[in-house]
Amino acid sequence: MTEATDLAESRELARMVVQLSERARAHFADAVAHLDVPVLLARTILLVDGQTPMRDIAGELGVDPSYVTGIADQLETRGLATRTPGRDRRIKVLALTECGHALQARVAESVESHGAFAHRLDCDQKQALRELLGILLAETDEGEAS
Amino acid sequence: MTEATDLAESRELARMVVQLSERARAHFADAVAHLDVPVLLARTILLVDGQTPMRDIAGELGVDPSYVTGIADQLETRGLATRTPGRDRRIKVLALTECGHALQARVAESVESHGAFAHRLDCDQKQALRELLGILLAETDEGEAS
DNA sequence: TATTGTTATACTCTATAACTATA
DNA sequence: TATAGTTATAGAGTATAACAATA
Repeated sequence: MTEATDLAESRELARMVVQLSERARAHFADAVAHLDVPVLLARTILLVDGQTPMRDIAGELGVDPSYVTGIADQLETRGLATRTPGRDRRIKVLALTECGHALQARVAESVESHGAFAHRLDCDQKQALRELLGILLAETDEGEAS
Repeated sequence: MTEATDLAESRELARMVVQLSERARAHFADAVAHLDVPVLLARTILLVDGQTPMRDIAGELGVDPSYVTGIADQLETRGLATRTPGRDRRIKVLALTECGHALQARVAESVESHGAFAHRLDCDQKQALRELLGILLAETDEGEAS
């Protein structure tokens, strides 16, 4: 019977995580809504550091590399970033323009002032949460081989 | 300076939650892949209890009510569930057929045997995690008013 | 008039595959 | 030949709006 209970507990936890994840997305979207940039652009602009290949940005965003082409196009069209080839000329890195830096700061600021995600957890709680999530992420890493 | 750190910590936690949520979805999809039903049907079939209005099922699935029409169609086409009107005849309730019950059991079993989501957390850890997630979910509930 | 479910349609997001240019 | 990015296209998933039946 503990097995059934364990399963139910696991399901409830999974549901909570999924729910929380959706709220985190919504929270971010709300925070940047007034900035007049699509959410994915706002997410991306936080990752642009002038040295990360587009392929790696795709990885960090969790999307296909081909998709980043469109994002980079939009960033360039809006005058927020430029593509420059790296030493390996196949590679292109995104670098923020002046406007881009300004927007990056405003995005960060908006997310912050909109109330940080884990705002009401104290230090110990955040630490505990990070550890627990870490265990679960590590667990699924291993589990994926099966 | 602690503010910047707090923000970074919140962001990291948010990232972990989102990542974990994606893995939970993938985990579920893997678990039911061999059953030859679309993931959304598998998710739905776990919710069908013979008394929940379709509108409420939409809420639990987190999709638009109109979308549930298609899901219900598929469940009926596959002989897994039937629509029956409630006492309020505007309302329709999904009820599992015999096949549907069998599949519901197999879905639950598959998810379980595929390794429960929080498998490697002990009781105390699960309890702690539930509490922390509960705080965050409650927090964003309030926060959404702003 | 308000609500449930339905229908038809349109849209958003994202991956796939074939291509180019470098290496 | 293998890899980074690009292009064009296709598909999944989902919402929207107008509608019918019922309350």
